[in-house]
Amino acid sequence: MHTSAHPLPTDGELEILQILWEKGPSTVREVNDEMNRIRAVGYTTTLKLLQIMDSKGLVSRDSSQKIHVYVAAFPQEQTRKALLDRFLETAFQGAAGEMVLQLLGGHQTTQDELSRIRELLADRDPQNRES
Amino acid sequence: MHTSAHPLPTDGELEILQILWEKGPSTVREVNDEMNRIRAVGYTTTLKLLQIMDSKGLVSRDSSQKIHVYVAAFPQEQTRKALLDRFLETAFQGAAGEMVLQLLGGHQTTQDELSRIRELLADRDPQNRES
DNA sequence: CTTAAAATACGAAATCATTCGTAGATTAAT
DNA sequence: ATTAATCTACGAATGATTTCGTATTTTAAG
Repeated sequence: MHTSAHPLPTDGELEILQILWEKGPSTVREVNDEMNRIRAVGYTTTLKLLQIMDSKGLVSRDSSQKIHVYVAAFPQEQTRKALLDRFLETAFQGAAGEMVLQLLGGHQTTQDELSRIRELLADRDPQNRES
Repeated sequence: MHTSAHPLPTDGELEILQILWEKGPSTVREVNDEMNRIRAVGYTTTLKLLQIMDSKGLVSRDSSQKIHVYVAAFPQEQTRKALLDRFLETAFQGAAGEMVLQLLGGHQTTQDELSRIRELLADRDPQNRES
């Protein structure tokens, strides 16, 4: 039952989405087993959350069979971007550059990511930049 | 009353911290007035939140006078970093580089921030440093 | 001194997110 | 065909956050 427009997932919902993104379409049992590799969660807890997520439109499910199969309704990147935008506003008041500095200053990045970052920066070089 | 070790601020608490960081030591009245420039909030709501924040150790207050004066207990950068670390884990599963790409891809950064970012990147990979 | 204004303290409602127990239905096994 | 296992549905308890009303205290005004 998809009522309103999809809201952002809560932390608990996001945990489940991570699993669905990684494993693809999954049953409650599969999601719950995966959850329990990280922490103890009751089966009906996972079920309830998936049902709520379905009602919010965060996942869709195939209920044509007895055992329902759930799928993330939105791709990981889109959801991450939406979460990031909100966080950027609330915690950094929109100062994206500050956030990047904080990240690069305190965290590792892969070689591949570094190259891609440099590409983006090159595109922003003051000389070729139209403001 | 400072009981446990300081937790991360909630969203509501963060809103107040932003004001304290910007305006410096402030009374409840001042904080509440500032809040109301953004949205309608009752005076006692702001008061209560500040009291809770004091009990959590997120702010300290001078209660030697009748009118208490509140101050953020931790600097903005430190709090931002802590919030960022948590968000990085929950939303990006620790992939800092992915997050940077997402940020640079979709948001403006100031010229000064861009330069500082380039510096960090150059330090990160000496081979790529421009002479 | 009495009253009004303004501040703090605190209880508690409202909302949301998370968790689980129980009930009922369906399938599989003996 | 009973029984056991497994699934979905759903009510409800719990805890955290946010909000505000009321009571009380303190200061300032008349």
